[in-house]
Amino acid sequence: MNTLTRRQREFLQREQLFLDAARQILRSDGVAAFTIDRIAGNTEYAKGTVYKHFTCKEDILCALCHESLVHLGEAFSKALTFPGNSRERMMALGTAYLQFTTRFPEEFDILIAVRTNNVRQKASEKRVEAMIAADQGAHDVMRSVIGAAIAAGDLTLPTTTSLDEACFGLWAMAFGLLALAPANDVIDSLELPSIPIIMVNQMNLLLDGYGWRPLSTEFDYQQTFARLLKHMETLQ
Amino acid sequence: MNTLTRRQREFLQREQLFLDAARQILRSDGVAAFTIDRIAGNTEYAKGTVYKHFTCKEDILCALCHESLVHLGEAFSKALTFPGNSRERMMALGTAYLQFTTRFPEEFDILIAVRTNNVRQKASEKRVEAMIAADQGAHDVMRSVIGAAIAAGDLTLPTTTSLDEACFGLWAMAFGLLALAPANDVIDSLELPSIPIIMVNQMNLLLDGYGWRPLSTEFDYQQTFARLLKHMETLQ
DNA sequence: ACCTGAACACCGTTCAAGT
DNA sequence: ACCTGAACACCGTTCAAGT
Repeated sequence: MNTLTRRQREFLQREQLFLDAARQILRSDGVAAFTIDRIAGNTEYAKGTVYKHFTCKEDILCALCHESLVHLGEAFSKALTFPGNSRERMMALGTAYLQFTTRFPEEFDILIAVRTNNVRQKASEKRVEAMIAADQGAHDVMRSVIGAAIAAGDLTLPTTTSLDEACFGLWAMAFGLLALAPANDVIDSLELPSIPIIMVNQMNLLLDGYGWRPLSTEFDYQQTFARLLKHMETLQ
Repeated sequence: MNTLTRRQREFLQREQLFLDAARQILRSDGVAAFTIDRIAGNTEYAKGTVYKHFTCKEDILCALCHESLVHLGEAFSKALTFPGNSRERMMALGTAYLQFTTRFPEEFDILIAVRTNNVRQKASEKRVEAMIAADQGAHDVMRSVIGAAIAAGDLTLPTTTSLDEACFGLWAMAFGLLALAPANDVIDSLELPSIPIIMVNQMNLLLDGYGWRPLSTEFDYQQTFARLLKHMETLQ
């Protein structure tokens, strides 16, 4: 089954060591403290050795994002243990995303930064592709929920809208809300409720736009959200 | 009227010089070439002089974003010369945003990067606040369109949704689509139409969710979009 | 009072030398 | 064959010296 040599296994193990160290530095001391020196120091390897694994710093960022996206995909899958109708299950994904970004703000920060052309151009093609694949993995979970809704008859997409497009639209809305949220938190000139409430409200409106039944006018999704938060705690 | 001394005016003029140089470097050579050295060199000032204006590099980024957001706000205002119903005018804003990001991808890149906590913490409070104010300026244009729609009876927001929240939701959707778009362009595994088409479709669905009349089922917004693109050309 | 640019600190990246 | 870390290049930031 295991076709890798010991050498190869050890190499992969060390790579994981570097990535774990990198993530830990990021979480505890932020992006500013995120240097190759620290990664090497914390793992007791030389700087040069880090470059045996990654072509450049941006490559490490992409590798971290790859893992973060895998984690997010797993969180999505876990969130689907929540019992409910198809639309409540979509809300479960939104809640998992919200929770991920609030629990790991630094990781969400690099998920944002990695959208930049600058980062994507510097990183190796290999890493960027792996990252995109992990992104797809999380998308797939979302796609399955949309597919189930269609199968259950809760959702009928307009003929002009493919399942992939609906998935992308929902993802973009969630990403946009979460990426713009912190900045708007600060502004008191705006009459805005807390981010979770905005998220629920806006998701409801968008899903109403899709005609995803039961509509928000026919069902109490605020209560679903409250139940979701409780359910998520039990998962952790 | 002019309460500034010559000194102060010259100082502001030089600041503008630096910002113009910075923007030009960004547009022509990208984020990677964006260094204090080049800004100083291109303007024939010393590096130290740049620091008389900006506390750090991130401060310059925020100043650039400030300007970009002002430009975007102006583009929004111009877009409102488009004649049409209230919802078509909201589409005009979306089209202006789309056009801005495609015309100036590097500037949109820093608008994304500036969302990161890292940048906001390093930049001076003054710049960040000015940037947020410019953001509000663009929001205000959008708010006026939503307000007009309500006044015209085309839109009735749910009691749970404030005008500010609706504005934020629309903004987030547009930002999310445009920020995530380039990455998804690459993937052929997804069945996605071009970004403009996605944008129109998703905006239609969201606005349908708001119940903004005429609904996309009652009106040909594809045709509106085509007309919008032509109208925008005449503005330039 | 203001500008300068040499000097400094830091960090990403490389590669000759060592094991 | 692989790891090391000194050395290099680059760049953001500061500040003593100059005008």
